[in-house]
Amino acid sequence: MTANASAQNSLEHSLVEEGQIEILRMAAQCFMTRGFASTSIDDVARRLGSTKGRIYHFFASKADLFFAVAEVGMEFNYAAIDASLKKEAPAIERLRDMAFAHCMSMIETQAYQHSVWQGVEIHLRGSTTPEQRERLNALIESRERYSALFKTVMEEAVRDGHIRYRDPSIARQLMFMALNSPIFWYKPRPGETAQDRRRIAQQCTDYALAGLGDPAAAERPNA
Amino acid sequence: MTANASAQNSLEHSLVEEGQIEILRMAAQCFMTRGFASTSIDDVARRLGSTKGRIYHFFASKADLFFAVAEVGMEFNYAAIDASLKKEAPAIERLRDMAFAHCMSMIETQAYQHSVWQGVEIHLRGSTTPEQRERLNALIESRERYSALFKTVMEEAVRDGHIRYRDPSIARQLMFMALNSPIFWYKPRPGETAQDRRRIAQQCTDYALAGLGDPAAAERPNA
DNA sequence: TTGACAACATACTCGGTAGTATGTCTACTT
DNA sequence: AAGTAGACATACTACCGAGTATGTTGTCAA
Repeated sequence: MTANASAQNSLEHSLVEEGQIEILRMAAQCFMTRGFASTSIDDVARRLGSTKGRIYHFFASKADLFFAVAEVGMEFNYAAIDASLKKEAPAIERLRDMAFAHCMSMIETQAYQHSVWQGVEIHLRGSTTPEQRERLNALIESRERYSALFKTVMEEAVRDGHIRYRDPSIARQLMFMALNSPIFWYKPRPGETAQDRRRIAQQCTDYALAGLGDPAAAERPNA
Repeated sequence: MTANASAQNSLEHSLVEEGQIEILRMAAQCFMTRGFASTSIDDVARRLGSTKGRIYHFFASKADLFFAVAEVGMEFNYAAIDASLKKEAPAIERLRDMAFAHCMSMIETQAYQHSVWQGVEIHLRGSTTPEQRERLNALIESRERYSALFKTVMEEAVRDGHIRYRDPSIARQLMFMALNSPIFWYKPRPGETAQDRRRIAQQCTDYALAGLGDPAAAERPNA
């Protein structure tokens, strides 16, 4: 709730208007808890304490609503890693910071990220209508550009001799899998602090980097 | 196809009869490509080249079919790690073997494992009817007993000083995430050999173990 | 004050899908 | 040869949920 308040606020200054934000937020919750296919528009409306009318007033279709959620999710991610990406520092340090920031984004905007994940899955399966196709392709593209940001930094870190791995594409899959994993198992504890979340993200990041052969990350568990 | 032929055959000697195996196999494919909620019984029937009648003759409901698929998936996993589990060897070696075997199972019975994953997800969400509830709980229990097998070996390996990590439950989540990841991104290449699959599984295993602080795994990428 | 529009709610349609009821054919028993 | 049961196919029902059409209320501009 308060965790992503700042990220949420920055959205209010963006393209999306106030009334729609609550819809997106509740839709994200529904898509996370029941999945896209099993979530009915009435479910979202119920969680909003209103009716379909409100939702269809702003969003053309269920798919439209879903993509809006997922796209906002990707915006969160780009915003999260932005500072680390631009930082003047060795690639390995930038990578660590980006990985950590990404993981924090997974935790603090979990519901949105779940929709992003589902979108990617739907794409991998290939089953969609031609209309949604374009929108979906845009989402995948966004996701791939995002992934490419990591790819660049990873390659640089490899050249610096700080990390190493066999198949680069598999290595990236594994890294993202570790960093994304909180999407699935994270559940906010009552009385949890931002520091607690940072610890979780740090452990995920260390794990992810250790797998890439970063010796510093492998040492971390001692600290 | 030929990849899991042996595992498949062992199933034929088990509880499930021949006619049902083809149904399970096609259902698993459908559940993987379209997801449980979006898969209709007619979809499965179409892939079978038959009609609903055949499916409903053996399975009481769509949920029943789904759970059958998922349960068979778990059977594959137990069978896969069995030998490594019983092996007389240091914990770290057993762990490596189990992780590798598990990962291979993810690759070679991918469709089934996708259903297992979805089952776990549905459970986390909590939305089901009381009847399916029991069946679902049984699946989760099976999955947890399976996970506990790894937990034991991991703890032993920690005592031996071969691996280390902070939060054990998070560490296990991360490990399984890495090992399970082929479920989502693996796609059999034309002309792919068993050796190719073993390489993939090995990279995942090395990544997973390196994250747990296994120095040997971290060195692997050189080989 | 009135009209016009935004922001919803209400009430409906209609297609798809789970599940059922029943028919048909074959194989095997006796 | 007849009867029976398993292994399906066919035909139907009932419901749920996406999308739509239309009504209602508040607000603001002129």
